[in-house]
Amino acid sequence: MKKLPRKIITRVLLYIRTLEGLVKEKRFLVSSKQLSEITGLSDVKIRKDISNFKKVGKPRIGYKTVDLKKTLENYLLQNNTVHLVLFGVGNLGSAILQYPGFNRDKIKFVAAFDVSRHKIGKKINGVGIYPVERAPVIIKRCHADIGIIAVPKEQGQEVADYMVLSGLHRIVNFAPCSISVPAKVQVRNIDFTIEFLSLFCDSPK
Amino acid sequence: MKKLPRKIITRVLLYIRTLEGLVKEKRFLVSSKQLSEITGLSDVKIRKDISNFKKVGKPRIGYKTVDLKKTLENYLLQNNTVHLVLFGVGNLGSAILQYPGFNRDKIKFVAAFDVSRHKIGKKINGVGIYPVERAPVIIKRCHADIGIIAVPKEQGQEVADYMVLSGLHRIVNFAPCSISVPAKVQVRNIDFTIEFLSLFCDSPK
DNA sequence: TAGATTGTTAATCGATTAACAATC
DNA sequence: TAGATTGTTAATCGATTAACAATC
Repeated sequence: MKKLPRKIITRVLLYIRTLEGLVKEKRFLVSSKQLSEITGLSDVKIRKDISNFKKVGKPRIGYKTVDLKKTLENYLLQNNTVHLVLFGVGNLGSAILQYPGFNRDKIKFVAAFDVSRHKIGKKINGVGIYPVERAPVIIKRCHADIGIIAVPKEQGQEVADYMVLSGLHRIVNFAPCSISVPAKVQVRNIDFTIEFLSLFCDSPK
Repeated sequence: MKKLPRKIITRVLLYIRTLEGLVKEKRFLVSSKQLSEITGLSDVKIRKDISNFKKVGKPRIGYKTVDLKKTLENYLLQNNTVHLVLFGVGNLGSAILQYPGFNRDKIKFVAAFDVSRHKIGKKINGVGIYPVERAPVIIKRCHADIGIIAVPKEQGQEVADYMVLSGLHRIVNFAPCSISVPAKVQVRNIDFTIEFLSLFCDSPK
């Protein structure tokens, strides 16, 4: 099956999250129309996205929530567990370690790194905090997939370089700075300020 | 001037953030090529985005950092200050209140709301924490522009309803749940789990 | 002047939506 | 059967990129 663009992947993950909720409510069936009402996306788009996978819906009936969830998860996540490491255990870093996302069994923080003597050796939400120097070894040993930057922006580039050196090639950057990395490394930037301002500018009074 | 799509607005905010850094370093000039190297976006795209505003570059020379920053800010933010309110002062909420973004003078948290007796009355980063019941009055009095949801997902919809009722029509939702709001209300959802997983799925091993 | 860089128009590419046949 | 809903093809829309003239 062909590789899907990130945009579609992101929506499919939203469907999975939604289905998880519906399954928990013991809903057995759902139509693309109903998914559309919940998610705010158009029903055609939802059907189109889903049709990238095997035929799983029944005309007139809709989709079985459990089956659809399983189909989407199988394709996207297979049997993988995603291993995360965090750099920077400040306010935001701590919050990320405690974020109550869905699919908890598919995602696992394997370590957090910081420079502060007071934090090293402690645990947050079961995740150990280690000195930054131990990152390369721990990242390799635990097969970490994604590194998260939650350090002050002044250290953003330095930490990014260190992450790449340690073997990571996927980075989520919460520091409000641009980081430059080799082409093979994928970066997703999340700047809260830009999120707030763009929402404001997009719909002015 | 025509209204710009959100995608372009978001990039322009990134240019502003970048220019802020360059100005701080006392860089007077910058070319679209150089901005491209910093931001990772193509230089043509950058020039096209900038050309939505008045002509401000000089062929062969590039852009004056100070002038370009001012031009972009004037168009996007004018003289506005964006007033934010936060719902939910847990780990993530606290971190958001302390997020060190750019353009500090253009963004201001006017209040935070929580239900916990222990938190109400305190301040975080200078922002007072109030009981949720006071939200409608405070939101009106302070002309809050954007409401941020940082409560547990079980309360997401309830809080969203209350925000709309209180007069907010722009919401940034950090809770991992879908919220349904009237059409006039703009919502931006940020689900960390989806961000992590989409990066993983987009570039599998 | 020559050459680098901006700004813009035209071409391409990808994503969304419209239309509709298939089907339960 | 009739009607609702899926899955798909074709049409539209918007965003990116290519090409290039303008200009300092």
